[in-house]
Amino acid sequence: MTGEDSHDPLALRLGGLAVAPPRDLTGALYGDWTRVDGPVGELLVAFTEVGVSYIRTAASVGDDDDTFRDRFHALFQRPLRRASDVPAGLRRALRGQDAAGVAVDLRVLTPFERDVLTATREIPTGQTRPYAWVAHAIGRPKAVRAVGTALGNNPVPLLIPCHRVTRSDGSLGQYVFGAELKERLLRAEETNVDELLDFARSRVAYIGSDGVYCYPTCTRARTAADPRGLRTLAAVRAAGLRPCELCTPAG
DNA sequence: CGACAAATTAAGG
DNA sequence: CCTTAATTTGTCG
Repeated sequence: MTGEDSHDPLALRLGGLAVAPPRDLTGALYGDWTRVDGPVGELLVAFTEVGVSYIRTAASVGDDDDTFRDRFHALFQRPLRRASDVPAGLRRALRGQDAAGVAVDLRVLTPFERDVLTATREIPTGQTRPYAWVAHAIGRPKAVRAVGTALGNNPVPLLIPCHRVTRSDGSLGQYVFGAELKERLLRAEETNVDELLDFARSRVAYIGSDGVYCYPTCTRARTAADPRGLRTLAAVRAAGLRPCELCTPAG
């Protein structure tokens, strides 16, 4: 109908990418979708020949299949057909295991958004990082607010764990599906949410269980091994701990 | 191209 | 503790 019009935004974005050709024509025209149980209720999941491309909670689409399809279509410009199977490894990934093994289709995103999500994907299950950490990880330490915007756009929440990105002061921050769900997700994967919230209250810098992590606002720090002891950054160094790159930017 | 919104942050009252 | 300016990116007119 419209032919190969070069003004199609999807076509433009595809233009610069070397993507393996689809196995068949229908695969290129349709996306597949299915329902699957997640850690916090039912999810609707869409995927293409490239990978998982769109995930919403049933609650967020009013438990309505058509709403889900409409949103998908607005983003990907193709209709959805019901799939018989869930993509391999997805159930495990949603439980926080081997999520990296599941392919995702992020082609409709901008390079910046892809960078943000790729970095976010590295955050291990049970841990969190601040928005400022993600910004630093992608080489744009000042793009902190933009990181939040990009995460809010995450088409595949849970699979790419944007719920593990919190504010630098330890408070949990916002979430696509609401702050409440963010907290429930974190608790479900055994993150020490109380410790984070306590940190937010105390306004004292924190070094996480990996031993090297703290927050940019800090002038003092404490460690997981010695959670009550406050130290200056100099004392942290003297104790043989590496101050985080947020406190002391690399270079 | 200009204006505005956004899942932040840090500084100042 | 609360308010505000700074900053970066994406989107829309």
